[in-house]
Amino acid sequence: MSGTFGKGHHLHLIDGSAFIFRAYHALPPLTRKSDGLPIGAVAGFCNMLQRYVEGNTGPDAPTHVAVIFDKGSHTFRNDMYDKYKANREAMPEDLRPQIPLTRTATEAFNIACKEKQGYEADDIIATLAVQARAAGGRCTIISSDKDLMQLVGGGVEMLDAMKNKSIDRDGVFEKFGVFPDRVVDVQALAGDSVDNVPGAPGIGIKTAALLINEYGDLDTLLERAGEIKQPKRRQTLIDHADQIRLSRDLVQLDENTPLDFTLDDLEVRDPDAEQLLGFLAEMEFRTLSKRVAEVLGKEAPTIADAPVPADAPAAADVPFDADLYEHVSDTEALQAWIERIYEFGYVAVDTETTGLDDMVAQLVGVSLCVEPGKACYIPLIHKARGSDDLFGSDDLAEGQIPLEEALRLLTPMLQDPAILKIGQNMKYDSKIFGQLGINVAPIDDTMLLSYAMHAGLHGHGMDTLSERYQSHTPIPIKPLLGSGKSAITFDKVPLADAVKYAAEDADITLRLWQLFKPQLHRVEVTKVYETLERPLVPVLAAMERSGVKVDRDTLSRMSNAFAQKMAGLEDEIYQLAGRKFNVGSPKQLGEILFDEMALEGGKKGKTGAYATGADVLEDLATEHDLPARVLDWRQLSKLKSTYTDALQDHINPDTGRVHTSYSIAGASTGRLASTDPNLQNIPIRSEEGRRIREAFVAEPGKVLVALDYSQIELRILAHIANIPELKQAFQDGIDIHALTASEMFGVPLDEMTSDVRRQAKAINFGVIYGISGFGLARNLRIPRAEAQGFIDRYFERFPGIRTYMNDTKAFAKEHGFVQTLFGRKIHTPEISAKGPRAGFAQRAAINAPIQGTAADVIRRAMIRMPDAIKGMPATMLLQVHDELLFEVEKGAEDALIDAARHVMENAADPVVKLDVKLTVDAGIGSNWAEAH
DNA sequence: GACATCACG
DNA sequence: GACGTACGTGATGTCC
Repeated sequence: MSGTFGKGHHLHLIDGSAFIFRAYHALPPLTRKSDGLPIGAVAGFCNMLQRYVEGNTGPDAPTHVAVIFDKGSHTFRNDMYDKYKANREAMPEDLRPQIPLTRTATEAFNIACKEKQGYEADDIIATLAVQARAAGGRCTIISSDKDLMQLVGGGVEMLDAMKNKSIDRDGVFEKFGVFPDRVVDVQALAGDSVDNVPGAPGIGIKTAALLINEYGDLDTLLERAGEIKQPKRRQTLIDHADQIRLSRDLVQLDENTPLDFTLDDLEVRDPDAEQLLGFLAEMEFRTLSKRVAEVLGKEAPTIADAPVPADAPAAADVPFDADLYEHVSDTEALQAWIERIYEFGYVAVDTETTGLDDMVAQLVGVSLCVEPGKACYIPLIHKARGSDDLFGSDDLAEGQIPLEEALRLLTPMLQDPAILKIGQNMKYDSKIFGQLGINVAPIDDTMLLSYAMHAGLHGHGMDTLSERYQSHTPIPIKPLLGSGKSAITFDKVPLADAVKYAAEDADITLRLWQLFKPQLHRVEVTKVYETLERPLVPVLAAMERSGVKVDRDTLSRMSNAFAQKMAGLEDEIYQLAGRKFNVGSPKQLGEILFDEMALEGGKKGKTGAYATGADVLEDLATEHDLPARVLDWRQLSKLKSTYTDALQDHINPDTGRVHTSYSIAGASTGRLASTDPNLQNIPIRSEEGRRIREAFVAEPGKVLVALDYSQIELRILAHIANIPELKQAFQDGIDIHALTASEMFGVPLDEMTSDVRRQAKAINFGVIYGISGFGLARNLRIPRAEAQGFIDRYFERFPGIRTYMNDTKAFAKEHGFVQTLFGRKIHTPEISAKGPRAGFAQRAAINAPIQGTAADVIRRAMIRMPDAIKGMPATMLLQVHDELLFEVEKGAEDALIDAARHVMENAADPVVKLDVKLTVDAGIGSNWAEAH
């Protein structure tokens, strides 16, 4: 049938996004065999289209059809209400590159494929449905989206393709309690949590329908709201009238979307066999190709097992060949690369810079890779090697695109939400780009993929991963840069060498991604990666960039004071020893103490030297003055060298602040680690050390706020091991160590002595660490038998703890890993080892779920924090395992504490329901010592 | 670069 | 019965 659309015509409108999401969730994360491209959603999408086409026979078959897609995340509704769809979860990364392919698939089926920037698919569907109805034809909307139900009636109906159930006016009434013309009114009142449409608080669909049916329509209802009998309902409608009207505007579909095509353009067309089969072959869909070929009466295309051309071996076997890497030296070549990136939807990116400190390093060049073996390097500011090299030539080497020009071309791609940027340790690269005002997003990180899957098995640096998973040793950087005084920066590396080294990194990264990404699902750590690793990258990058202000004068004064005291102590020590020696040398000290002075208790370690650790010296201190002086000296030496001196060198000259770097994949348990400098071990336990925190200050007009979880690991233990007494104590806010002591020793809480409490505290911590009689004895300095007696009594009183320990060990032995409550896996490869290593592994296995769950909790809090404090004059600066430090303008500290505490205390929700509440203590001060 | 020591949670 | 032992980190200084 042809001619102008009208009576007798039947239009089908397919909700493309619904198809895609159904396909994505219905199928496992399939990848294309030849190159690992994620392809599951496209496969499902094509299957659904094929089943749809096959089902379209008989008198009711459509004469016109189109698949309608959403385009762009920002629509006119966002202008009306900035929170519209604000709580939508981000699109999964392996789905993103598949979106353009679903368009291609639709076209391959020769079905019209329509979308419009700034409009939702629903609006286009509404517009077309209304046009079809006006022309006297029929329209079937293939979707189950309730937002589309307002369109039903007068020849328009909906079809749920999965359930093969059509929905007419009566069906809509069943769902909403009103007919289609009043659906919008009901939705306006009921709201929609999925799309974040506010509606009227406390009113659901049932109540909404009741009200609308009683008053006729929404406007009448709102006008006459005062007549409603139920006081609460009446007040809600009066108070929220504006919000309800806004909600109606949000759910009302735009039936006048400007379109550059007509219904007649949507006429059903037969598929072009060659085009369709070609596409399916390209996607490597074997079964579907066969079926489609059969239906079309054609020969199925052959899809080889190694479908790449004969001159290029299968992806997994592409050898590394640094000679094949491309040196991109002009804009045409760069443009070509960017076009290729857009074809693929993803790219492996690596930056080369002048140094390891991303706060000061300058971008030197960028490497890219989209297919194994095919990578390029774009040098940007490499220096020429001239005769005046000695004096440091500033001339740029030949064969480079001007920096600004290259960035102008690269930036849109780097920021394009449709292009996935893959890196190894992307925090570094995104900070480098961030310096230049480029926000790299979205990202994937091979280091974090490995961490999510392999924590505890091995490190996650690129060299380790490449050797382990590609049997390839990356080109080492050392020979290029040299070492020591003669070391050069990467911009001085000759271009030919630079291309090989830099491009290879991108090549390796891409291959690792293609290997790891599909495994993520199989190992069941997608959630861990997507919710605990990937989103943390920008949060940490921001914290690192913020840094914390450290007052140099304070540190410097303390350094001098420490130096004086140390000199005094050294004199005393030499006197007591009878001669001069290097106090900082444990070896020399041991000889003095145990050989020359012949003190008791000298024990040699495995290297043959006497042990002179603090515990040894403390024991000796009762017999002699020298060990006590050495202990004092050591404390000062530590404070001076590690803190008051070293910290000054870490003050960034541009910002006047100290910028640590967090390793996300360092600790196997999920904890972060802080380096260069380590700001997670700033002294606090000793009074003298604690004063170092006075040098960590807020800017004038601001204060520091510290929030820390109270006893988070013991709370998690109480939950995981299911100890009713401990859970109750936490719920009641009782001192947990006193409670433990009371339970164990039968001392009533109000008669508790500090010594008994101290012992119980040591036991509580011991449990978290995988307690042993020996360890507890040493910690409490009591006989081993007595310590063992404590432990026995503890297990007797809290038998759940022993069960937890035994179950955890058994789980680790069976599976080779243990898990946190959030699903993070920590591998325990040595759990079945022989000898002392087994003991280590067992205790680590017992500790990991507890420490790791606590780490997961604060990660979740950190990830949610930027949104929670948005608009406040506050910055999150540091994380110290169970503490977050903020800098906030004076006057806003209470608001910040409220918001941040709420996020922290509820960070486990909604994934894990803890039996024990989490509580957070807060402190405010002009410096970190005061704030804590 | 290994080892001992000690700062933190 | 002996062996070894609290869990997780990073930075520093000595010594080879």
